[in-house]
Amino acid sequence: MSNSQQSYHHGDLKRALLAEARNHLKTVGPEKISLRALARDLGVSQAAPYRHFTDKTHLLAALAAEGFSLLHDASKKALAGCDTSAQRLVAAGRAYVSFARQHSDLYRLMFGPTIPADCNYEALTEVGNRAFLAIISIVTEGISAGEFREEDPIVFANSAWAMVHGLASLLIDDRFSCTEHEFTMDELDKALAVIVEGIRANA
Amino acid sequence: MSNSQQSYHHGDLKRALLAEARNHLKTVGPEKISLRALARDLGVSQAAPYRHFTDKTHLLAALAAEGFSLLHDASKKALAGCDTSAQRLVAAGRAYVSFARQHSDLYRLMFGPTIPADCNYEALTEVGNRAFLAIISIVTEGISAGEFREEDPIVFANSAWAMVHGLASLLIDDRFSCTEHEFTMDELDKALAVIVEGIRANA
DNA sequence: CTTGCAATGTGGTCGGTGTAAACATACTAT
DNA sequence: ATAGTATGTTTACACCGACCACATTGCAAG
Repeated sequence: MSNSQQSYHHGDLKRALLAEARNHLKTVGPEKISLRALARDLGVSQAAPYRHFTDKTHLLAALAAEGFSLLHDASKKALAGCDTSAQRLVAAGRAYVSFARQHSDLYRLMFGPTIPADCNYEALTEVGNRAFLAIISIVTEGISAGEFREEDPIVFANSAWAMVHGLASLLIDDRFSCTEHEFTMDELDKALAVIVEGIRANA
Repeated sequence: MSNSQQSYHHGDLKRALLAEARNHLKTVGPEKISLRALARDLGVSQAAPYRHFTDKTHLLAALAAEGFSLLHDASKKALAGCDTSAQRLVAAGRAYVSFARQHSDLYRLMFGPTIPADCNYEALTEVGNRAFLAIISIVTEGISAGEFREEDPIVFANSAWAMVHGLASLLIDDRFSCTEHEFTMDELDKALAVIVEGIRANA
Protein backbone atom coordinates (compact mmCIF):
# COMPACT_ATOMS: atom_id res chain seq x y z
CA MET A 1 0.00 0.00 0.00
CA SER A 2 2.86 2.40 0.79
CA ASN A 3 4.93 2.22 -2.39
CA SER A 4 3.03 2.23 -5.62
CA GLN A 5 4.52 1.59 -9.05
CA GLN A 6 8.22 1.85 -8.26
CA SER A 7 8.96 -1.83 -8.17
CA TYR A 8 8.85 -4.26 -11.02
CA HIS A 9 6.36 -6.41 -9.18
CA HIS A 10 3.06 -4.92 -8.22
CA GLY A 11 2.71 -6.90 -5.04
CA ASP A 12 -1.00 -7.55 -4.97
CA LEU A 13 -2.10 -7.36 -8.55
CA LYS A 14 -4.80 -9.98 -8.29
CA ARG A 15 -6.73 -8.08 -5.68
CA ALA A 16 -6.05 -4.80 -7.42
CA LEU A 17 -7.43 -6.21 -10.65
CA LEU A 18 -10.63 -7.35 -8.97
CA ALA A 19 -11.06 -3.99 -7.29
CA GLU A 20 -10.46 -2.07 -10.49
CA ALA A 21 -12.80 -4.42 -12.32
CA ARG A 22 -15.54 -3.52 -9.86
CA ASN A 23 -14.99 0.11 -10.71
CA HIS A 24 -15.06 -0.51 -14.42
CA LEU A 25 -18.17 -2.61 -13.94
CA LYS A 26 -19.98 0.46 -12.67
CA THR A 27 -18.64 2.84 -15.27
CA VAL A 28 -18.52 0.91 -18.52
CA GLY A 29 -20.82 -2.04 -17.90
CA PRO A 30 -20.12 -5.74 -17.61
CA GLU A 31 -19.91 -6.66 -21.26
CA LYS A 32 -17.40 -4.03 -22.20
CA ILE A 33 -14.91 -4.67 -19.44
CA SER A 34 -11.47 -4.98 -20.98
CA LEU A 35 -8.48 -6.62 -19.41
CA ARG A 36 -6.29 -4.21 -21.28
CA ALA A 37 -8.08 -1.23 -19.79
CA LEU A 38 -7.76 -2.68 -16.31
CA ALA A 39 -4.06 -3.21 -16.82
CA ARG A 40 -3.69 0.28 -18.22
CA ASP A 41 -5.45 1.91 -15.29
CA LEU A 42 -3.29 -0.05 -12.89
CA GLY A 43 -0.12 1.02 -14.64
CA VAL A 44 0.77 -2.49 -15.60
CA SER A 45 1.40 -4.26 -18.87
CA GLN A 46 -1.48 -5.73 -20.82
CA ALA A 47 -0.27 -9.28 -20.38
CA ALA A 48 0.10 -9.05 -16.62
CA PRO A 49 -3.51 -9.99 -15.77
CA TYR A 50 -2.99 -13.34 -17.44
CA ARG A 51 -0.57 -14.27 -14.68
CA HIS A 52 -3.49 -14.20 -12.26
CA PHE A 53 -6.47 -15.17 -14.38
CA THR A 54 -6.20 -17.71 -17.14
CA ASP A 55 -8.97 -15.99 -18.98
CA LYS A 56 -11.17 -12.94 -19.02
CA THR A 57 -14.06 -15.17 -18.06
CA HIS A 58 -12.21 -16.33 -14.99
CA LEU A 59 -11.72 -12.75 -13.87
CA LEU A 60 -15.42 -12.14 -14.29
CA ALA A 61 -16.23 -15.36 -12.49
CA ALA A 62 -14.14 -14.27 -9.55
CA LEU A 63 -16.01 -11.00 -9.58
CA ALA A 64 -19.31 -12.84 -9.61
CA ALA A 65 -18.18 -14.96 -6.69
CA GLU A 66 -17.49 -11.80 -4.73
CA GLY A 67 -20.97 -10.69 -5.66
CA PHE A 68 -22.59 -13.86 -4.37
CA SER A 69 -20.73 -13.41 -1.15
CA LEU A 70 -22.01 -9.86 -0.83
CA LEU A 71 -25.54 -10.98 -1.60
CA HIS A 72 -25.31 -13.72 0.96
CA ASP A 73 -24.22 -11.27 3.63
CA ALA A 74 -26.95 -8.80 2.76
CA SER A 75 -29.66 -11.42 2.87
CA LYS A 76 -28.34 -12.83 6.14
CA LYS A 77 -28.43 -9.38 7.65
CA ALA A 78 -31.96 -8.85 6.40
CA LEU A 79 -33.19 -12.07 7.92
CA ALA A 80 -32.19 -11.07 11.42
CA GLY A 81 -35.12 -10.19 13.60
CA CYS A 82 -37.83 -11.73 11.46
CA ASP A 83 -40.38 -13.71 13.38
CA THR A 84 -42.50 -15.51 10.80
CA SER A 85 -41.37 -17.37 7.72
CA ALA A 86 -43.43 -15.05 5.58
CA GLN A 87 -41.54 -12.12 7.02
CA ARG A 88 -38.28 -13.87 6.25
CA LEU A 89 -39.31 -14.49 2.69
CA VAL A 90 -40.26 -10.87 2.20
CA ALA A 91 -37.11 -9.63 3.88
CA ALA A 92 -34.94 -11.86 1.72
CA GLY A 93 -36.78 -10.69 -1.36
CA ARG A 94 -36.27 -7.07 -0.45
CA ALA A 95 -32.59 -7.62 0.21
CA TYR A 96 -32.27 -9.42 -3.10
CA VAL A 97 -33.87 -6.65 -5.09
CA SER A 98 -32.02 -3.94 -3.19
CA PHE A 99 -28.78 -5.68 -3.95
CA ALA A 100 -29.64 -5.97 -7.61
CA ARG A 101 -30.47 -2.29 -7.78
CA GLN A 102 -27.38 -1.23 -5.93
CA HIS A 103 -25.01 -3.44 -7.88
CA SER A 104 -26.92 -3.87 -11.08
CA ASP A 105 -23.97 -4.75 -13.27
CA LEU A 106 -22.58 -7.16 -10.76
CA TYR A 107 -26.01 -8.75 -10.53
CA ARG A 108 -26.21 -9.16 -14.27
CA LEU A 109 -22.82 -10.75 -14.21
CA MET A 110 -23.87 -13.16 -11.49
CA PHE A 111 -27.06 -14.37 -13.12
CA GLY A 112 -26.57 -13.53 -16.74
CA PRO A 113 -25.16 -15.70 -19.48
CA THR A 114 -21.76 -14.02 -19.54
CA ILE A 115 -20.41 -16.70 -17.28
CA PRO A 116 -21.74 -19.95 -18.70
CA ALA A 117 -23.16 -22.40 -16.21
CA ASP A 118 -20.77 -25.08 -17.40
CA CYS A 119 -17.88 -22.96 -16.18
CA ASN A 120 -17.25 -25.07 -13.13
CA TYR A 121 -15.42 -22.40 -11.28
CA GLU A 122 -15.78 -24.27 -8.04
CA ALA A 123 -16.01 -21.37 -5.62
CA LEU A 124 -18.59 -19.74 -7.81
CA THR A 125 -21.16 -22.51 -8.15
CA GLU A 126 -20.76 -23.39 -4.49
CA VAL A 127 -21.41 -19.89 -3.25
CA GLY A 128 -24.14 -19.44 -5.83
CA ASN A 129 -26.10 -22.41 -4.61
CA ARG A 130 -26.04 -21.22 -1.03
CA ALA A 131 -28.53 -18.49 -1.87
CA PHE A 132 -31.02 -20.97 -3.25
CA LEU A 133 -30.56 -23.39 -0.36
CA ALA A 134 -31.30 -20.52 2.01
CA ILE A 135 -34.64 -19.95 0.30
CA ILE A 136 -35.46 -23.64 0.47
CA SER A 137 -34.76 -23.70 4.16
CA ILE A 138 -37.04 -20.74 4.79
CA VAL A 139 -39.82 -22.41 2.86
CA THR A 140 -39.35 -25.80 4.51
CA GLU A 141 -39.42 -24.11 7.89
CA GLY A 142 -42.61 -22.30 7.02
CA ILE A 143 -44.29 -25.48 5.86
CA SER A 144 -43.45 -27.47 8.95
CA ALA A 145 -44.62 -24.55 11.07
CA GLY A 146 -47.97 -24.78 9.34
CA GLU A 147 -47.54 -21.27 8.02
CA PHE A 148 -47.30 -22.34 4.38
CA ARG A 149 -49.29 -24.92 2.45
CA GLU A 150 -48.20 -28.53 2.29
CA GLU A 151 -46.36 -28.81 -0.99
CA ASP A 152 -43.00 -29.71 -2.37
CA PRO A 153 -40.72 -27.02 -0.90
CA ILE A 154 -38.82 -26.88 -4.14
CA VAL A 155 -41.91 -25.70 -5.96
CA PHE A 156 -42.38 -22.82 -3.56
CA ALA A 157 -38.70 -22.00 -3.51
CA ASN A 158 -38.56 -21.99 -7.30
CA SER A 159 -41.60 -19.74 -7.41
CA ALA A 160 -40.28 -17.30 -4.87
CA TRP A 161 -36.86 -17.22 -6.41
CA ALA A 162 -38.20 -16.76 -9.91
CA MET A 163 -40.46 -13.95 -8.75
CA VAL A 164 -37.73 -12.07 -7.01
CA HIS A 165 -35.22 -12.64 -9.76
CA GLY A 166 -37.77 -11.53 -12.32
CA LEU A 167 -38.51 -8.37 -10.40
CA ALA A 168 -34.82 -7.63 -10.03
CA SER A 169 -34.06 -8.30 -13.68
CA LEU A 170 -36.92 -6.28 -15.06
CA LEU A 171 -36.10 -3.46 -12.70
CA ILE A 172 -32.43 -3.13 -13.48
CA ASP A 173 -33.02 -3.54 -17.19
CA ASP A 174 -35.67 -0.87 -16.94
CA ARG A 175 -38.51 -2.90 -18.43
CA PHE A 176 -41.12 -1.51 -16.09
CA SER A 177 -40.72 1.94 -17.55
CA CYS A 178 -43.56 1.37 -19.99
CA THR A 179 -46.11 1.70 -17.22
CA GLU A 180 -45.01 5.19 -16.17
CA HIS A 181 -45.86 3.79 -12.75
CA GLU A 182 -42.45 4.24 -11.16
CA PHE A 183 -41.57 1.09 -9.32
CA THR A 184 -41.15 2.06 -5.70
CA MET A 185 -40.29 -0.07 -2.71
CA ASP A 186 -43.98 -0.02 -1.99
CA GLU A 187 -44.67 -1.64 -5.33
CA LEU A 188 -42.06 -4.21 -4.52
CA ASP A 189 -43.72 -5.06 -1.24
CA LYS A 190 -47.06 -5.49 -2.96
CA ALA A 191 -45.55 -7.87 -5.48
CA LEU A 192 -43.88 -9.83 -2.73
CA ALA A 193 -47.19 -9.96 -0.90
CA VAL A 194 -48.73 -11.65 -3.92
CA ILE A 195 -46.24 -14.49 -3.94
CA VAL A 196 -46.52 -14.92 -0.17
CA GLU A 197 -50.27 -15.07 -0.57
CA GLY A 198 -49.83 -17.81 -3.12
CA ILE A 199 -47.78 -19.87 -0.73
CA ARG A 200 -49.53 -19.21 2.54
CA ALA A 201 -51.86 -21.76 4.02
CA ASN A 202 -55.32 -20.25 3.67
CA ALA A 203 -56.53 -21.63 6.97
CA MET B 1 -33.84 -14.76 -55.08
CA SER B 2 -32.80 -16.44 -58.34
CA ASN B 3 -29.27 -15.13 -58.84
CA SER B 4 -27.06 -15.12 -55.81
CA GLN B 5 -23.67 -13.40 -55.61
CA GLN B 6 -23.06 -12.64 -59.26
CA SER B 7 -24.23 -9.07 -59.19
CA TYR B 8 -22.64 -6.18 -57.43
CA HIS B 9 -25.78 -5.57 -55.43
CA HIS B 10 -27.10 -8.24 -53.19
CA GLY B 11 -30.72 -7.35 -53.69
CA ASP B 12 -32.14 -8.00 -50.26
CA LEU B 13 -29.25 -7.64 -47.92
CA LYS B 14 -31.19 -6.23 -45.02
CA ARG B 15 -33.43 -9.23 -44.74
CA ALA B 16 -30.54 -11.57 -45.44
CA LEU B 17 -28.57 -9.98 -42.62
CA LEU B 18 -31.39 -10.43 -40.16
CA ALA B 19 -31.86 -14.03 -41.21
CA GLU B 20 -28.17 -14.81 -40.95
CA ALA B 21 -28.06 -13.04 -37.62
CA ARG B 22 -30.76 -15.37 -36.34
CA ASN B 23 -28.58 -18.29 -37.35
CA HIS B 24 -25.52 -16.87 -35.69
CA LEU B 25 -27.59 -16.15 -32.62
CA LYS B 26 -28.21 -19.84 -32.21
CA THR B 27 -24.68 -20.93 -32.97
CA VAL B 28 -22.43 -18.36 -31.35
CA GLY B 29 -24.69 -16.59 -28.87
CA PRO B 30 -25.98 -13.06 -28.76
CA GLU B 31 -22.97 -11.32 -27.29
CA LYS B 32 -20.49 -12.63 -29.80
CA ILE B 33 -22.41 -11.83 -32.93
CA SER B 34 -20.13 -10.03 -35.31
CA LEU B 35 -21.20 -7.87 -38.19
CA ARG B 36 -18.05 -8.87 -40.04
CA ALA B 37 -18.87 -12.53 -39.69
CA LEU B 38 -22.38 -11.93 -40.95
CA ALA B 39 -21.03 -10.07 -43.95
CA ARG B 40 -18.46 -12.80 -44.56
CA ASP B 41 -21.04 -15.56 -44.51
CA LEU B 42 -23.21 -13.61 -46.89
CA GLY B 43 -20.33 -13.11 -49.30
CA VAL B 44 -20.44 -9.37 -48.90
CA SER B 45 -17.96 -6.76 -47.78
CA GLN B 46 -17.54 -5.95 -44.10
CA ALA B 47 -18.86 -2.45 -44.47
CA ALA B 48 -21.99 -3.41 -46.37
CA PRO B 49 -24.15 -3.97 -43.28
CA TYR B 50 -23.70 -0.33 -42.33
CA ARG B 51 -25.76 0.67 -45.34
CA HIS B 52 -28.74 -0.97 -43.64
CA PHE B 53 -28.06 -0.59 -39.94
CA THR B 54 -26.41 2.47 -38.50
CA ASP B 55 -24.98 0.40 -35.74
CA LYS B 56 -24.51 -3.14 -34.50
CA THR B 57 -26.98 -2.33 -31.75
CA HIS B 58 -29.58 -1.36 -34.31
CA LEU B 59 -29.19 -4.69 -36.03
CA LEU B 60 -29.70 -6.43 -32.72
CA ALA B 61 -32.65 -4.21 -31.92
CA ALA B 62 -34.29 -5.17 -35.19
CA LEU B 63 -33.69 -8.78 -34.27
CA ALA B 64 -35.28 -8.22 -30.88
CA ALA B 65 -38.27 -6.57 -32.52
CA GLU B 66 -38.74 -9.69 -34.63
CA GLY B 67 -38.57 -11.66 -31.42
CA PHE B 68 -41.28 -9.61 -29.74
CA SER B 69 -43.44 -10.13 -32.73
CA LEU B 70 -42.92 -13.88 -32.55
CA LEU B 71 -43.63 -13.87 -28.84
CA HIS B 72 -46.78 -11.90 -29.39
CA ASP B 73 -48.02 -14.38 -31.95
CA ALA B 74 -47.22 -17.35 -29.75
CA SER B 75 -49.01 -15.91 -26.76
CA LYS B 76 -52.00 -14.92 -28.86
CA LYS B 77 -52.23 -18.45 -30.17
CA ALA B 78 -51.96 -19.85 -26.66
CA LEU B 79 -54.80 -17.67 -25.39
CA ALA B 80 -57.30 -19.07 -27.86
CA GLY B 81 -59.80 -21.35 -26.28
CA CYS B 82 -59.20 -20.35 -22.68
CA ASP B 83 -62.35 -19.85 -20.68
CA THR B 84 -61.27 -18.32 -17.39
CA SER B 85 -58.80 -15.53 -16.79
CA ALA B 86 -56.72 -17.85 -14.66
CA GLN B 87 -56.47 -20.21 -17.59
CA ARG B 88 -55.41 -17.34 -19.79
CA LEU B 89 -52.75 -16.29 -17.36
CA VAL B 90 -51.34 -19.80 -17.17
CA ALA B 91 -51.52 -20.27 -20.92
CA ALA B 92 -49.69 -17.01 -21.52
CA GLY B 93 -47.09 -17.97 -18.97
CA ARG B 94 -46.53 -21.32 -20.62
CA ALA B 95 -46.22 -19.73 -24.02
CA TYR B 96 -43.78 -17.21 -22.63
CA VAL B 97 -41.53 -19.82 -21.09
CA SER B 98 -41.77 -22.10 -24.10
CA PHE B 99 -40.72 -19.27 -26.30
CA ALA B 100 -37.80 -18.43 -24.06
CA ARG B 101 -36.64 -22.03 -24.11
CA GLN B 102 -37.02 -22.38 -27.83
CA HIS B 103 -35.34 -19.09 -28.68
CA SER B 104 -33.18 -18.62 -25.64
CA ASP B 105 -30.64 -16.32 -27.23
CA LEU B 106 -33.29 -14.22 -28.87
CA TYR B 107 -35.04 -14.00 -25.53
CA ARG B 108 -31.88 -12.83 -23.81
CA LEU B 109 -31.48 -10.24 -26.48
CA MET B 110 -35.05 -9.02 -26.04
CA PHE B 111 -34.92 -8.62 -22.28
CA GLY B 112 -31.25 -8.39 -21.52
CA PRO B 113 -29.10 -5.31 -21.21
CA THR B 114 -27.51 -5.68 -24.64
CA ILE B 115 -30.03 -3.29 -26.06
CA PRO B 116 -30.23 -0.44 -23.57
CA ALA B 117 -33.70 0.75 -22.69
CA ASP B 118 -32.82 4.27 -23.72
CA CYS B 119 -32.35 3.06 -27.27
CA ASN B 120 -35.62 4.48 -28.50
CA TYR B 121 -35.85 2.22 -31.47
CA GLU B 122 -39.48 3.05 -31.94
CA ALA B 123 -40.73 -0.23 -33.37
CA LEU B 124 -38.99 -2.09 -30.61
CA THR B 125 -40.41 -0.39 -27.55
CA GLU B 126 -43.83 -0.29 -29.11
CA VAL B 127 -43.97 -3.99 -29.82
CA GLY B 128 -42.32 -4.70 -26.50
CA ASN B 129 -45.00 -2.94 -24.53
CA ARG B 130 -47.76 -4.85 -26.24
CA ALA B 131 -46.82 -7.98 -24.33
CA PHE B 132 -47.17 -6.22 -21.00
CA LEU B 133 -50.42 -4.55 -21.95
CA ALA B 134 -51.79 -7.96 -22.86
CA ILE B 135 -51.06 -9.20 -19.36
CA ILE B 136 -52.70 -6.15 -17.83
CA SER B 137 -55.81 -6.71 -19.87
CA ILE B 138 -56.06 -10.32 -18.75
CA VAL B 139 -55.71 -9.29 -15.14
CA THR B 140 -58.18 -6.43 -15.42
CA GLU B 141 -60.65 -8.76 -17.02
CA GLY B 142 -60.20 -11.30 -14.25
CA ILE B 143 -60.74 -8.69 -11.58
CA SER B 144 -63.92 -7.31 -13.04
CA ALA B 145 -65.17 -10.87 -13.49
CA GLY B 146 -64.67 -11.37 -9.76
CA GLU B 147 -62.19 -14.11 -10.47
CA PHE B 148 -59.23 -12.19 -9.05
CA ARG B 149 -58.98 -10.07 -5.94
CA GLU B 150 -59.72 -6.37 -6.01
CA GLU B 151 -56.34 -4.73 -6.32
CA ASP B 152 -54.42 -2.46 -8.61
CA PRO B 153 -54.17 -4.49 -11.82
CA ILE B 154 -50.64 -3.24 -12.33
CA VAL B 155 -49.54 -4.93 -9.14
CA PHE B 156 -50.86 -8.26 -10.31
CA ALA B 157 -49.53 -7.80 -13.80
CA ASN B 158 -46.11 -6.89 -12.47
CA SER B 159 -46.12 -9.92 -10.25
CA ALA B 160 -47.18 -12.30 -12.96
CA TRP B 161 -44.77 -10.87 -15.45
CA ALA B 162 -41.88 -10.92 -13.03
CA MET B 163 -42.64 -14.50 -12.09
CA VAL B 164 -42.76 -15.72 -15.64
CA HIS B 165 -39.75 -13.72 -16.70
CA GLY B 166 -37.83 -14.99 -13.71
CA LEU B 167 -38.71 -18.58 -14.51
CA ALA B 168 -37.71 -18.09 -18.12
CA SER B 169 -34.43 -16.38 -17.26
CA LEU B 170 -33.36 -18.85 -14.64
CA LEU B 171 -34.29 -21.70 -16.94
CA ILE B 172 -32.39 -20.61 -19.99
CA ASP B 173 -29.38 -19.58 -17.96
CA ASP B 174 -29.47 -22.95 -16.29
CA ARG B 175 -29.68 -21.68 -12.74
CA PHE B 176 -32.08 -24.40 -11.61
CA SER B 177 -29.47 -27.06 -12.21
CA CYS B 178 -28.35 -26.94 -8.60
CA THR B 179 -31.48 -28.77 -7.50
CA GLU B 180 -30.89 -31.82 -9.69
CA HIS B 181 -34.68 -31.61 -9.93
CA GLU B 182 -34.93 -31.24 -13.68
CA PHE B 183 -37.39 -28.50 -14.43
CA THR B 184 -40.20 -30.07 -16.41
CA MET B 185 -43.33 -28.54 -17.82
CA ASP B 186 -45.05 -29.99 -14.80
CA GLU B 187 -42.79 -27.96 -12.52
CA LEU B 188 -43.62 -24.92 -14.57
CA ASP B 189 -47.34 -25.47 -14.12
CA LYS B 190 -46.91 -25.80 -10.39
CA ALA B 191 -45.00 -22.54 -10.22
CA LEU B 192 -47.64 -20.82 -12.31
CA ALA B 193 -50.30 -22.24 -10.02
CA VAL B 194 -48.62 -20.52 -7.09
CA ILE B 195 -48.84 -17.09 -8.66
CA VAL B 196 -52.43 -17.66 -9.74
CA GLU B 197 -53.23 -18.69 -6.21
CA GLY B 198 -51.73 -15.45 -4.99
CA ILE B 199 -53.97 -13.45 -7.26
CA ARG B 200 -57.20 -15.39 -7.11
CA ALA B 201 -60.09 -14.21 -4.98
CA ASN B 202 -60.28 -16.68 -2.12
CA ALA B 203 -64.02 -16.60 -1.97
C1' DC C 1 25.52 -15.54 1.69
C1' DT C 2 25.09 -17.44 -2.68
C1' DT C 3 22.62 -19.65 -6.15
C1' DG C 4 19.03 -21.29 -8.57
C1' DC C 5 14.13 -21.78 -9.41
C1' DA C 6 9.43 -20.41 -9.57
C1' DA C 7 6.42 -16.48 -9.62
C1' DT C 8 5.45 -12.35 -11.69
C1' DG C 9 5.68 -8.49 -15.12
C1' DT C 10 7.10 -6.77 -20.14
C1' DG C 11 7.11 -6.19 -25.18
C1' DG C 12 5.63 -7.66 -29.25
C1' DT C 13 2.56 -10.20 -32.20
C1' DC C 14 -1.52 -12.55 -34.32
C1' DG C 15 -6.12 -12.70 -35.49
C1' DG C 16 -10.29 -10.64 -34.56
C1' DT C 17 -13.74 -6.68 -33.94
C1' DG C 18 -16.66 -2.02 -34.71
C1' DT C 19 -16.88 1.79 -37.50
C1' DA C 20 -15.71 5.58 -40.39
C1' DA C 21 -14.21 7.91 -45.11
C1' DA C 22 -13.47 7.79 -49.88
C1' DC C 23 -14.60 5.44 -53.81
C1' DA C 24 -17.21 2.26 -57.25
C1' DT C 25 -21.31 0.36 -59.14
C1' DA C 26 -26.12 -0.31 -60.12
C1' DC C 27 -30.90 0.97 -60.09
C1' DT C 28 -34.57 4.68 -60.92
C1' DA C 29 -36.82 8.56 -62.24
C1' DT C 30 -36.75 12.17 -65.25
C1' DA D 1 -29.66 9.20 -72.03
C1' DT D 2 -28.51 11.09 -67.78
C1' DA D 3 -28.41 12.67 -63.11
C1' DG D 4 -29.03 11.25 -58.54
C1' DT D 5 -29.49 8.07 -55.03
C1' DA D 6 -29.10 3.64 -52.99
C1' DT D 7 -26.09 0.15 -52.31
C1' DG D 8 -21.58 -2.30 -51.99
C1' DT D 9 -16.14 -2.10 -51.76
C1' DT D 10 -11.56 -0.73 -50.17
C1' DT D 11 -8.86 0.88 -46.98
C1' DA D 12 -7.73 2.41 -42.59
C1' DC D 13 -7.82 3.31 -37.53
C1' DA D 14 -8.30 2.02 -32.91
C1' DC D 15 -9.40 -1.34 -29.87
C1' DC D 16 -9.63 -6.10 -27.97
C1' DG D 17 -8.35 -11.23 -26.14
C1' DA D 18 -4.80 -14.22 -26.14
C1' DC D 19 -0.36 -16.01 -26.68
C1' DC D 20 4.94 -16.17 -26.91
C1' DA D 21 9.73 -15.33 -25.59
C1' DC D 22 12.11 -12.74 -22.47
C1' DA D 23 13.24 -9.78 -18.17
C1' DT D 24 13.02 -9.16 -13.38
C1' DT D 25 12.17 -10.30 -8.79
C1' DG D 26 11.56 -12.82 -4.44
C1' DC D 27 12.28 -16.88 -1.91
C1' DA D 28 14.23 -21.03 -0.39
C1' DA D 29 17.67 -24.58 -0.37
C1' DG D 30 22.37 -25.24 -0.22
